[in-house]
Amino acid sequence: MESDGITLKLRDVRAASGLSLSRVAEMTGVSKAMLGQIERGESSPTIATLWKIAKGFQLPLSALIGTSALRDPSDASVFRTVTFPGSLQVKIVFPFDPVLGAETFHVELSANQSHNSPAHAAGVTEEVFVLNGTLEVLRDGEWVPLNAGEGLRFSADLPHGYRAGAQGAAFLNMHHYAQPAELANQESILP
Amino acid sequence: MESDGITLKLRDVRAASGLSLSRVAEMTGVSKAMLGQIERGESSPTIATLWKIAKGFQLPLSALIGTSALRDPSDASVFRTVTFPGSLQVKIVFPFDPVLGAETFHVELSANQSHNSPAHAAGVTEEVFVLNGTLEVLRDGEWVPLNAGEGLRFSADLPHGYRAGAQGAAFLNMHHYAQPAELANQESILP
DNA sequence: TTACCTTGTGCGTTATAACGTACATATGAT
DNA sequence: ATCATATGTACGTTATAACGCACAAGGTAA
Repeated sequence: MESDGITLKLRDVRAASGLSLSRVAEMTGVSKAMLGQIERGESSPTIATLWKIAKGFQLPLSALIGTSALRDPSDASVFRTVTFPGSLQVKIVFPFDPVLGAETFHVELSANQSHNSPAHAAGVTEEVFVLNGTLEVLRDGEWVPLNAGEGLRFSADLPHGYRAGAQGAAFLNMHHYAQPAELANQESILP
Repeated sequence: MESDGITLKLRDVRAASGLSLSRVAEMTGVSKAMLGQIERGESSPTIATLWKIAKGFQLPLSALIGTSALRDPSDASVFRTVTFPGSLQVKIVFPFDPVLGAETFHVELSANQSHNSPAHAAGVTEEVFVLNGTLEVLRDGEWVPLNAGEGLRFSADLPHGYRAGAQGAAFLNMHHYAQPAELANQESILP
């Protein structure tokens, strides 16, 4: 009933598409009676039916939910520079651990500098966390902009790349390798 | 009943906060029985109750909905960090991923603030990377000092703790879990 | 040990989401 | 005008979300 703060955009979406309730009922598998009640706020749908609706429209769930707020600035931190000659400045933060299947690097790019990486082995996942500056990550063929304090996780089995903004960028780069199950229960190599 | 494939991250969020079902029930107004059923997928919540939960955690709704991110085309899985309150300031940088068995938090401690953590489950490894300030980490009964740009990796199945220096501290905190095989193959939610 | 508290889960009841069908109005065609 | 088809809403039933309470397992203290 009273869904207090939630604004559902179903009515807008449907109006934009110009489809009738009956038609939407067909393509979503949700009864038109329910669709009507949801539209006029008489019923609060479960996420399951909300998902059916989104799927029917081939929209992400967020397109139906009144997206409340995007999130905040995270202040950048000052990192003590570790100078390193080469095209990139790379420092190993956490060495590769076979039990975890993970390693972490600290990478610095100067202003407008870019770096491309070929596809890694399947099952490799990368995470990027921007420490300061602005960074763009090439993922799935498109450049995703990131600010300090923001992170991006993506599958690394496609070609990908990084390029810094006008004031350069520093970021952490985590690599996760798929863990063969038989490796999972060795004991840790940690101190 | 069948909540088909929707993955809700309530369990992860609650685990990250370290709160009990009863406690979450208090701060959200949702009965702990229902919270439990939602966590183990026995019930598909309405968006109204999902909203109550998100509001209780002071999180955006998207933080609870299974970021269908697994190859949803339009969804660039850029994780804006989401904060939730408590004794310390914690933001989710990379949400828990059952395939990786890893999650990353951004933690801030005010000046001289400390935080102790009980032993986690065996097989959990933590990594700490100091963004700014000075931090001491209690590991194996001794306090290890860390400066900005330094990292520490340790096994979390012993009691451990953090305390900031005079000017406070901010750090990334990665958790690596040993991978239970049954978590790895949840079905896709996509058509 | 005996209490005592807290954890999470199971059970029975109530509230309501979701369904199918029927209804009322609207538009268009004959 | 009547008929026909489509719109969205109202009704009655079923499935299930959500509740409060009670229970069993684990931990702590006296």
